Amino acid sequence: MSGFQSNTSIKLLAEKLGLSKGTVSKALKDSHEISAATKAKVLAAAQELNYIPNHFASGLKSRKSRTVAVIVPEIVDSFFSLAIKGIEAVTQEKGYHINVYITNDLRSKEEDIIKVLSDGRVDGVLISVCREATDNCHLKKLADHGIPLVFFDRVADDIEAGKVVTDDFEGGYIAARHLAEQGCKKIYFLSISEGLSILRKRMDGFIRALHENNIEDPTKNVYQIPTDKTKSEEAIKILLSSPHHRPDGIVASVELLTIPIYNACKQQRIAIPDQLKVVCFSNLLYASILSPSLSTITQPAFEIGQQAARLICNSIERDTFIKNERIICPSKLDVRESTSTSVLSN
Amino acid sequence: MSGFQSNTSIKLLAEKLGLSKGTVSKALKDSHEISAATKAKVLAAAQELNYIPNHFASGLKSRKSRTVAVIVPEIVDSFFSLAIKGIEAVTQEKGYHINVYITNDLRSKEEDIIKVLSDGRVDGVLISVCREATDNCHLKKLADHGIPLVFFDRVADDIEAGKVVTDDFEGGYIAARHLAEQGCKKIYFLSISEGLSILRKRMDGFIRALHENNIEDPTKNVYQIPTDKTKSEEAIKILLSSPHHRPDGIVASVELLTIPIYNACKQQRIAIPDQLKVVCFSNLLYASILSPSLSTITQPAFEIGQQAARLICNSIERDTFIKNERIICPSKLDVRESTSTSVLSN
DNA sequence: TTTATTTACGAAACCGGTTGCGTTTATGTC
DNA sequence: GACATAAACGCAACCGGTTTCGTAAATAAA
Repeated sequence: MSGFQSNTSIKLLAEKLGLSKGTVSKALKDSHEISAATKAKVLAAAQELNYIPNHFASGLKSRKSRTVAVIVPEIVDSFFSLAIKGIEAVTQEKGYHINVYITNDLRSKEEDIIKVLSDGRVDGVLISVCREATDNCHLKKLADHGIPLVFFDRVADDIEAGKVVTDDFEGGYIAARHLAEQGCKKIYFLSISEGLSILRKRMDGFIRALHENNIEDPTKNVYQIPTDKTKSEEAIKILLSSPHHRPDGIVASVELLTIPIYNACKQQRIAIPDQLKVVCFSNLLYASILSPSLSTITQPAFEIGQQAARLICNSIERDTFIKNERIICPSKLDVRESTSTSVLSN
Repeated sequence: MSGFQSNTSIKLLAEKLGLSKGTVSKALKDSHEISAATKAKVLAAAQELNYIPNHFASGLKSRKSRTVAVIVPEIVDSFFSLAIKGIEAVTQEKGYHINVYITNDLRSKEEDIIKVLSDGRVDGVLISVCREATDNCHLKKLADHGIPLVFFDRVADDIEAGKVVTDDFEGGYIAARHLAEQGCKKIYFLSISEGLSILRKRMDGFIRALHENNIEDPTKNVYQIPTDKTKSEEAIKILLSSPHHRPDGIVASVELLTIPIYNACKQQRIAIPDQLKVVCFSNLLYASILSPSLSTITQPAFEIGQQAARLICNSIERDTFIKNERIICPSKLDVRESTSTSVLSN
């Protein structure tokens, strides 16, 4: 198989047509210095022989790959898969390709991935950073190689780049206020990381809402939950079974916490929403058919992906770095059974 | 920004070291014709100047990109996102990259994508084909360009390539038999395409099980449901409200049908599992916290992705085509509330 | 008709790494 | 000391497009 190559090169076209490589190349690019007659001949031959310009050869000179890297902590997740779908929709339309990388929220993998992206393989990088907070110097190095960077959702605040996020403070605020309005008195915020800026912002919004509802020292109501499947359920059970701190409302800062919360309640025989109201930052399609259906702060994940893709493509095409452009796509509260004051039949 | 390039080339290294390009190149590849002393110097300089070999230049000669294309109909889907995660886990470990493309189940997009993959950008293609059944000649062309192909899950039977699937016949059979064992008499199979071979096989298994349970002409129990959100719900409602054909058991051939089925039942006030038992081909993480929790035929999606990735990487590295290797990863039935004879408290 | 200008194309360098071959110097053999 | 061999490196072609520059022919202007 190795010897078999049906790939027609410019050289081959030139020989068949009795022209030089340069002339054929220019004709294919519709250069003004080639006559219409020659162009027609070249086009016809290219069509017939199914000529496809070699990606490496064109990239070598142009230094463009028409490819962007997409780095995410996870892909089996409504938010991230929707965001990637949004990114892909835009890039496909613009004739770009995407390289997808999954970090599994491991900083070491993120670094490894970034490291190999400086070989010219990608023209830009879209990233949602992993949980562990650090200096982010691996990301700064991208700039040294002239590779534009756009964060989506999980941004690194200390780096100058494009950022596409949702109004996280507002989301946290609205979620907590909603619970308060539904009569909750002991509202807790479940986080999975102190380092992730979007979670801090959601938490800040949460705290603000609690302040406004005259709850003293709301920071005590913030809990860090491990992300490990069994550990997270364990941690939530402990919270739910605490004698006099037992919450009657929970704001879950990430979708991942939904299953452990539901499982913990099931096992502890805590009725949602009667004994505990739950609202979750989530894009879950299935939120509406959970039992009870889940109230969510729904992020515009697809749009975030689209905006991030547009931003990076523009940066690449204009060949200009992004100073600190920030696009904010508002989230919205979808009220469902899990936060209702009486169980709805609907 | 354009002028700024910190990228160190072999030429630069050669100049700094007073060596020729060739010598530096050979030293970096640990060639036997270079002395240990020189190799050490070159390595040190490369390290210091952060030399990264240019992707285009190396690809131009080697004709290898260490990249595979992954083409899926959808990504906001438990099966496909898990499969991609499996693929990525393997490729990342082996030092490969993946280009992800989403067809939205549109044949035209699939063709467009395949077309541009012949430029050397990818060394191989992993694909789960779209619903519309056709001649698949666009896929055959890949072979002409020497690009190996591996199908996962949704295969094209008429093409000789690697195939990684689950035991679809068995899955359909087990699902239907399970419903029969739970006392269902009018069991229906909901499909979304007649062209997709995996759905035909699931259907065949379904029919076999019904035959064994002495149901006459089981093909009448197969329904094609549109995939459009509102239309699918409409179609299911019609099925559920038919006077004397009203089903008491449903095998849903794809995850996508879960929400419309649950919604239709909710609206028609049909109780699952008391009046209707439902089992779905699905990898949904949230199956266990649906109301009622959903019995599923669970595919080993992550493993399917891994196997497919291994197959294509081997094919690339051995530089040999895949005749018709077929890997079958067995699915399993996860029994939950939606097919139980009495609602469980658990 | 002569000169200036445009048109249309060829020749060759270039992008950056790879590789076969030639050449020099050192080492080994008789 | 003459010659064969090997070790270590330089040179240049090559991969397949792109692009600059040069030039011959055709056309226009003088």
